[in-house]
Amino acid sequence: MFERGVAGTSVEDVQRAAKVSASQLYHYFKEKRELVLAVVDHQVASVLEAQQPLLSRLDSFEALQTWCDAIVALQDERQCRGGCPIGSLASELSELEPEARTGLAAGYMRWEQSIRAGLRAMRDRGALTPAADPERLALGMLAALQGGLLLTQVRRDTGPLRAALDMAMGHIHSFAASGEPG
Amino acid sequence: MFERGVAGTSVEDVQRAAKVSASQLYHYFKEKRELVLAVVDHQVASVLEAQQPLLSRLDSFEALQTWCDAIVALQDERQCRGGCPIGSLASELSELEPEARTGLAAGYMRWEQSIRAGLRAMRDRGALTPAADPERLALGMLAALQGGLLLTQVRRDTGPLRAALDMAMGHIHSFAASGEPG
DNA sequence: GCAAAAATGGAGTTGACAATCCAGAAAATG
DNA sequence: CATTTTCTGGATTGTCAACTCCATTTTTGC
Repeated sequence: MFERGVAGTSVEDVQRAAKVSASQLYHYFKEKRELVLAVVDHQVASVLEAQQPLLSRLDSFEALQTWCDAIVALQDERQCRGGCPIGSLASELSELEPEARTGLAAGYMRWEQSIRAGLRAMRDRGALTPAADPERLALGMLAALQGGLLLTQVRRDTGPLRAALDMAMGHIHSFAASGEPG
Repeated sequence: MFERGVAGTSVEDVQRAAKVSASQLYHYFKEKRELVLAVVDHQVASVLEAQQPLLSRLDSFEALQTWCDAIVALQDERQCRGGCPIGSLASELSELEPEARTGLAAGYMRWEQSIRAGLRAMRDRGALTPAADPERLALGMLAALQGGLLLTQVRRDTGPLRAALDMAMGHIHSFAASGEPG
């Protein structure tokens, strides 16, 4: 569903890939819609888990930069094919499946809060000015990431992603406390 | 197709909406794929045209801010339903229809160049530091816009869009020449 | 005006896909 | 061990959507 879209993936395709019969699938999932909701949950969990090691420690400029670099490197490996698994689902399902939309919103919320936690730690530690708003900074970073991934997917070039992430990093840097680096 | 997605819109739906018969549609478009490509071109042209008045004069901080505010106001009117018409198509079609992808990439390119032209004018005029890179700034702004629209669509709240656009504005501001305001 | 070409309406064909059904196998329960 | 419940395979059904066909109308070129 990530590769061909939700609408472009038939239940039969899923059967083949999972090597199960129709009755089995429909035993565990009432209808395709339910299967899709499970895919949403799975992708959210999967993306957050994969990023967990870096995401849970975004409490320094260095860690943030390492995280950004890892994302760019990943898209490079993939030759810029496919954007963000969550973003793709979000775009396809938001207006079509209310339940999927809320699930994806919750996923983004968790993602944002991971980033926010790191930024708050930096602010509390004094690395960031008290004026820095962790929520808005995290939202900006996440938006830059999502938009950068989309443009990068369309252009088949990591340039936009790098520009967007650098911008977000620069923005956070602009709240760096003068005395304390890192 | 903007409301229900490309896959969720049948040729019959288009027939009804356009009040034409099947043979007529298939006379002008060989297959649904061709119709979709026409929709891509149309949406790109439509979005750029709608923004033309503001977009063609993005050569001051004030103009940029007015443009951003207009975008937020528009999403507000729409109650955050539906993201960017170009972005939605991009996400759905990029991996599925190579020709659509290139068309969308070209559309983004034109969009970015409009922004870039304004920024370059600002730099040439001395409002921005010579160090400001109009291309990267424009890319960052566009990514923030796209990501902000996506998050806003999923959350049904303009907060993320505002955070993203404010971030991009702040980033451009950080290249403001010290003497010259605006 | 008239023939050729383009455009149109609408029924019809085909294929794909979501969802069902039932018969049989395995597991759980007592 | 018997019986009830859960699970599984595979064929089937019904619907819907992409696309085709052909008869008829309108437009074009001379």
